[in-house]
Amino acid sequence: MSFNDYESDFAYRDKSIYHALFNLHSQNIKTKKKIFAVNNLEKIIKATFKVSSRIGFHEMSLRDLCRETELSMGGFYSCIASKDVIAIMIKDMVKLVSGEIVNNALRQNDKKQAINDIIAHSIYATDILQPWFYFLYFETRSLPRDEQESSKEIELLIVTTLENLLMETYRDKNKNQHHYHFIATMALAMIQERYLKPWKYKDTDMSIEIYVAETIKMVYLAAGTDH
Amino acid sequence: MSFNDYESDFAYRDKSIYHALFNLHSQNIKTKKKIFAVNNLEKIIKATFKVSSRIGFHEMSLRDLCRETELSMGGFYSCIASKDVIAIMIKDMVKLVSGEIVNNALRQNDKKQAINDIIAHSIYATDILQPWFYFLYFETRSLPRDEQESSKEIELLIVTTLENLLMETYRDKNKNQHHYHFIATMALAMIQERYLKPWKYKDTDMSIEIYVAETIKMVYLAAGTDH
DNA sequence: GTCTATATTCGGATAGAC
DNA sequence: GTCTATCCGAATATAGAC
Repeated sequence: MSFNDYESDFAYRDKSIYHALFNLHSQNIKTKKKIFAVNNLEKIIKATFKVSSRIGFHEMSLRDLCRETELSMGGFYSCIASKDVIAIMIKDMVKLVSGEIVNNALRQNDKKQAINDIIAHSIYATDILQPWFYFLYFETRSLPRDEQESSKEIELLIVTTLENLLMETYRDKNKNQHHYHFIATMALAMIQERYLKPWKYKDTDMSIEIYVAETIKMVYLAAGTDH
Repeated sequence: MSFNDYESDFAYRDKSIYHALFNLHSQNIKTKKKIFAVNNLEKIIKATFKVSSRIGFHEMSLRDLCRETELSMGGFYSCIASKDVIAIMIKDMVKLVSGEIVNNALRQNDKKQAINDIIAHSIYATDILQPWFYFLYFETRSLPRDEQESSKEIELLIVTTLENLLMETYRDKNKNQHHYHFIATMALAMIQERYLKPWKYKDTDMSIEIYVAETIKMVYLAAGTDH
């Protein structure tokens, strides 16, 4: 599936992700008027990405945020309960999307296709939602302590799913016990590499499809080789 | 070279790294009495790693730091000019060590050995100095703006050096233009994986030597294969 | 060189008018 | 629902005694 096809079917693009966010987090949003909330949520989240990617979430003051969103402090607090909630909302959104990628991939019977889908769709989705995934990676420590575990589980889910699929597909007594775990780790590292260092890929001619193809090729090369 | 051999020859272990740090940064250290400065530097840096790995550098107040070091605010400032200086010192130390790894590897004639050395010694050194490298990765944004570029150059140096060595060793017209860059990127991702997610490897039976061997194997597997 | 006490700024959050 | 003005605690940094 090409990136363009994936993107046009993707459920969390543009405005729609803020509707999903409102539905997911209505208990943390003071106003129940969806039209106001969604509009302000979009401003707040986008400004958070802009400012915190430069200086970090904690360093970003609410005054910075209000300058960027052109909201007043009152306008901000009438929408969102506290600064912490911004980070929690982003974490929950990323978790939702990641979970759907894994579930959709596992729904089919062909295990190799499931491996391909997890890798390709993860790279596609993290490209479309790059600021969301980037934020969560670097700001996990900004979350309240009881939310931090929830953040680590996201990446653990992808690694263990991949590892299991590889083992089921290639199970081979000649491979040592770490072999498939190492490959799954490498695959995740390559998925993260792209959304964590976007400046490397912005003006490059290495298209996202080539990046996906190289990653998948590397995985099968490693998995299919004697140890 | 085994990890134990590397570690016992390593120039920046234990107390000696704080002596090196004092020499590197004496202009930012108020007192000229080396014995006091080195002792306090060690306390301050270690406490910085402890607190900021949990909550982040900016969130760590100097009161937190002084509680942890058992220094007073006055004691802290009599040693170090400002909070920012802590982060800059760590960055410069990491840059020094990284530069030496690359230079030592390039000093020999055998290019394959140079590739092996860069990968193995990077993984060894980042294990010994894990908190230093971890801190720099996550706190680059906490550095003053003019120091941030300097931080990105560190990882760029390793990728481009590896990429060049791979191209010189394997140059092959059948490989596409991104091939060696992709492999070098993967190698760096695996180096970083280990020091960025230490909890994954603390209680595992995947020894550091196996990790190094798997990474090197993956690199040659990818480099030696037709595209 | 190290301490305590303090100056000063800035942060998150709220009250109350409109 | 949005704004302005304000509270209050916490941050960095310094002054001055010992």
